[in-house]
Amino acid sequence: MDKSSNKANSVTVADVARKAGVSKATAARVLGGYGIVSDRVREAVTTAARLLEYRTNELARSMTTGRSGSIGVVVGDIENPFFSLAVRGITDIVRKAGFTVILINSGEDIDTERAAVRTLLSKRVDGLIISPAKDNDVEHLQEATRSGLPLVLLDRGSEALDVDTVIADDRHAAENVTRKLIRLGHRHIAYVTACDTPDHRFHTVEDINTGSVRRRIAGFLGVCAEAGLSGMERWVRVGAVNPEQTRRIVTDMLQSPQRPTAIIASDSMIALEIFKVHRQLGLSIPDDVSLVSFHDADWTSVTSPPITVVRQPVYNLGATAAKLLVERLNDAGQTARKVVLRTEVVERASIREAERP
Amino acid sequence: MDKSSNKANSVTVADVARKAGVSKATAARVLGGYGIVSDRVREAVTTAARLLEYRTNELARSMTTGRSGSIGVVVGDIENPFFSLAVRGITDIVRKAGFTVILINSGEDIDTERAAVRTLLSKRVDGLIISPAKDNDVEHLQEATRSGLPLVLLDRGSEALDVDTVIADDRHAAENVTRKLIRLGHRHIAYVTACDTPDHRFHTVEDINTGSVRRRIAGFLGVCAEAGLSGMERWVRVGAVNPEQTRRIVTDMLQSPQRPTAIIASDSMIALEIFKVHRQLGLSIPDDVSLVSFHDADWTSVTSPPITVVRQPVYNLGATAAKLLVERLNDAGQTARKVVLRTEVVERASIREAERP
DNA sequence: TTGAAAGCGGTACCAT
DNA sequence: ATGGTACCGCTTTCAA
Repeated sequence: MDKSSNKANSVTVADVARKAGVSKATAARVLGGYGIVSDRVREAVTTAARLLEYRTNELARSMTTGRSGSIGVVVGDIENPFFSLAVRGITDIVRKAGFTVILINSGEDIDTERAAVRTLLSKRVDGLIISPAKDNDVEHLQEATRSGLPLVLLDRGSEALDVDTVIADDRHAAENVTRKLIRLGHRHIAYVTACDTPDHRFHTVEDINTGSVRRRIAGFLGVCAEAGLSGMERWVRVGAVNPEQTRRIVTDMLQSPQRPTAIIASDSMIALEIFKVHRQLGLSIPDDVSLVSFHDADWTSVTSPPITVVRQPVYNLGATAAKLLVERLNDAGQTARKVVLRTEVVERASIREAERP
Repeated sequence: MDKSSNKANSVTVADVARKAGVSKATAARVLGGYGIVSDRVREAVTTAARLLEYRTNELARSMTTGRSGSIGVVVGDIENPFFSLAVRGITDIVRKAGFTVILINSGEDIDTERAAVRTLLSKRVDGLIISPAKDNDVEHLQEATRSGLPLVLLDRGSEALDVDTVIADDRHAAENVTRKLIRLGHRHIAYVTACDTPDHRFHTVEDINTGSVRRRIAGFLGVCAEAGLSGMERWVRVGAVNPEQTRRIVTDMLQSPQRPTAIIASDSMIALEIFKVHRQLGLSIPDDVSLVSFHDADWTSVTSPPITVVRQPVYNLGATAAKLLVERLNDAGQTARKVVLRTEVVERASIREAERP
């Protein structure tokens, strides 16, 4: 029961003060770097601290200052290169500002996300960066902001939440690639996303609760309608939550009598599986099916053919979110800022004209 | 609306106690889930807490219990798919055990790593999982363990540190692929790693301070010597720390009069750049140069040709490290365990026989 | 410039 | 079973 050998080791300001022959308050002043202290005392305390191997107990400090020096980050899945890159952006910026990051994966599960926020609130983080799983289910986030905690939404906004938000111009990007595909003669264009619906089928854009993806699908559907293509909803496939599901969905789709001539993948992990399924089925990209993917994952340029992608400023998405948060930490009271970062279509060789029937 | 919607939503046990009409100690018992309380009181306190939106201040709790409920994780670069997958393994396990993860990137820089450990110690993390940048420079780690903090080494061991360690059988893997290459007639085999040396050139295996990589190079060199190949040290290239450097190194190497007929890439990011450089230079894999890579990144199977790789149990590496840590948290005093996880060579199509001169 | 003492929000020991 | 209260380690008045 007594494995508190680490506790025994903890040297406190009182210890340092005693050794330096000053009061606790004075020692605390130099150790904490605040208040006014004479040089002589400062040196005495400093050396005493070094000798004793004193180390500030940030927990105790946080108790009194009310600031924990850490910010909470909740993402869908750190394993997804999109998020790992965004998190890199966050940690880089945030560390420069003197904060640490508590990272939690939500697995895109709303209950896990709620629990994560609760945990983070209990840990008294100074701020929150979240990529919300569902933008219509944000009461836990509202509760967080209501208690005065700075919150920045990453990659996915929410109309219900008037907070700092950093997203990419997903709709615009989707419109771009859809237009391109239609111009090439494609009429059967599928959109595959990890977002899921209760019955695993897509009905309307309102079914999609992930902001970024909803905007993309809206763009896709919008351009289709503009071009006189109707009922394109049936080409939207949801629930590609993992490689296995993705394979199943894509395989089914490609083997059905009505198969798409072009596919838009909502992220690079999906594009990868699409690629694999094609090879397995003996289908050629782009001869049989054209492929465009969101997220310019580093490997997309080395496949055969290299994949045409929507390049999102992923690192910057994270870095910007972090910047907004740090700014707000230094100066609350500004109005919520919504930053939309530009995307860019990188044309490679995975799309071509559809064969005219 | 009411006063509780203040900036700091700090409802304390005292507040709850007052509202429930019990003492602070009693309220604390039910709120903290310890001690014995009557059902009537429990309910009173619970509802009072709900009404007041009480939320435990984990900081305060940590102060008295001495446990923070969070563990520190220091990796080279979360952007590297190897680490992001390992971190996923860590977070999954650790969360189940009720801990959160504070993540810090070292950028493989020893000073940053030191600072990270210092920060983590100040935050009073309950344990540490670290992928040390240099295994001969571990005083900061020693200091951590000396103060009784459980530490688990991830992917890279250190003889100087008698602590729980989880690594892959890198040497064995390197021996395997080297043997395979030699059997195919290769005599000029290059090994490219991100690890760097002061003069950016490789002299002896002792120059390499990253345990996993040193073991691999030792295996590589050992098998070469066994096969009668000497002076293979000149084929080891260090300092491929980022895509740009990697391109430079690989381009130089491939354009030199003595160019390798086979290359072993120390991670998937390096393999990717090697792939790109070959295409740019008009060289064919495997006709001109054979390629083997460590880390079975998901995309390595879809390139043309698909890449032969050493599959490491990356997720498991992280998950196992986390398990060891959690076990030790529950029961210190065991002796240090060294776990070596099996790797496997996945044969694909990026290597072939060397042309006999 | 320095010191004494009152918190911060819990936990835990000791009474009752 | 419940209450009173002394801490935990640091910051922060308020006096001296």
